[in-house]
Amino acid sequence: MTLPTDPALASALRLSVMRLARRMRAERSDSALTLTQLAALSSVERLGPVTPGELAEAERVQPPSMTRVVASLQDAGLVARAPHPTDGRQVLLSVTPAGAALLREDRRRREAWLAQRLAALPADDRDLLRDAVEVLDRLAAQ
Amino acid sequence: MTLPTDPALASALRLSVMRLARRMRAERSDSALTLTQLAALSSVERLGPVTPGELAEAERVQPPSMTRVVASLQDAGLVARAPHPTDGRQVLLSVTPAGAALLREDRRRREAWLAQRLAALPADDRDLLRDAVEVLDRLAAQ
DNA sequence: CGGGAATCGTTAGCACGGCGAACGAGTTGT
DNA sequence: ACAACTCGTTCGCCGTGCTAACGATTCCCG
Repeated sequence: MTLPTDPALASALRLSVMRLARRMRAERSDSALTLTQLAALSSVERLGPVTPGELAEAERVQPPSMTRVVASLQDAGLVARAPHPTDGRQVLLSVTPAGAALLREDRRRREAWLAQRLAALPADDRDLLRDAVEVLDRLAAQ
Repeated sequence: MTLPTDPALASALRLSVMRLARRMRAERSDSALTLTQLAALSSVERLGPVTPGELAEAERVQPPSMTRVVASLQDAGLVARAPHPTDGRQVLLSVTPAGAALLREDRRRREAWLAQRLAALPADDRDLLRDAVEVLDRLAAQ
């Protein structure tokens, strides 16, 4: 076992995740959207008509942070706002046809940096990462 | 297998890593340094006397980005600069006693957010992450 | 039914940390 | 000796987190 204790694991994992996140953020050049915008757009599609607050919670950011991201997506014509039918304070967000098309195109164009990198790994490592994704999500949850 | 194809894995891993990185960045409150500063300080210690350029390369960041981080560490008295013995353009960075003490303290104080989180996981998941760290590093490398 | 409390989203302002362009000091090569 | 290169820095930009505060709306209770 190369990393015997939990503190060492915490340290190593923290550095690895930060480094990979930074690296991925730098590889966004093939898309018009940043990773943050893309994640938000994807969540809007997945959650159906959704309020900004719910979206912020889903992405685990504070509402003001999400306000700005949503505004950029709306400016780009990728999401639309509608008034809530019964509660005048709330707003409902949904994906426009252009937004849906961009998501399809983004999913289709998957010879992206990370996918290429993954393809270069041994199959065993990919299997390992498939399982690790679940654990990482559990770490980030709550 | 819940994630059969590589594109799906790339997508899931990307989201997970970004989310966890964001989450960890928000949990830095127990330390005086940000994660970026701490990573840079750790690299200065590990690499011995090191030039800013080498340090930027090690952290996979452009030199201007590292200049600012190093300046903050120097302002905090954690790293020191010395002229290069033969090349007047270069600068050599090293950790001060205060910097080394901070690194020791930081490694000792490991009941941090991530370590607590990890301790709450089943042992199997920790073993999985130990292996995954190596793969993540390979993804971020080069 | 009316008014204070709570909720929702936004605005404003701050900090951090990436980036590229440009520049000065120093080195190297012709 | 002088042009070309290298190294680090400065400058300004952008994206993306945060908190505090605020207006609009809704809810609840007296």
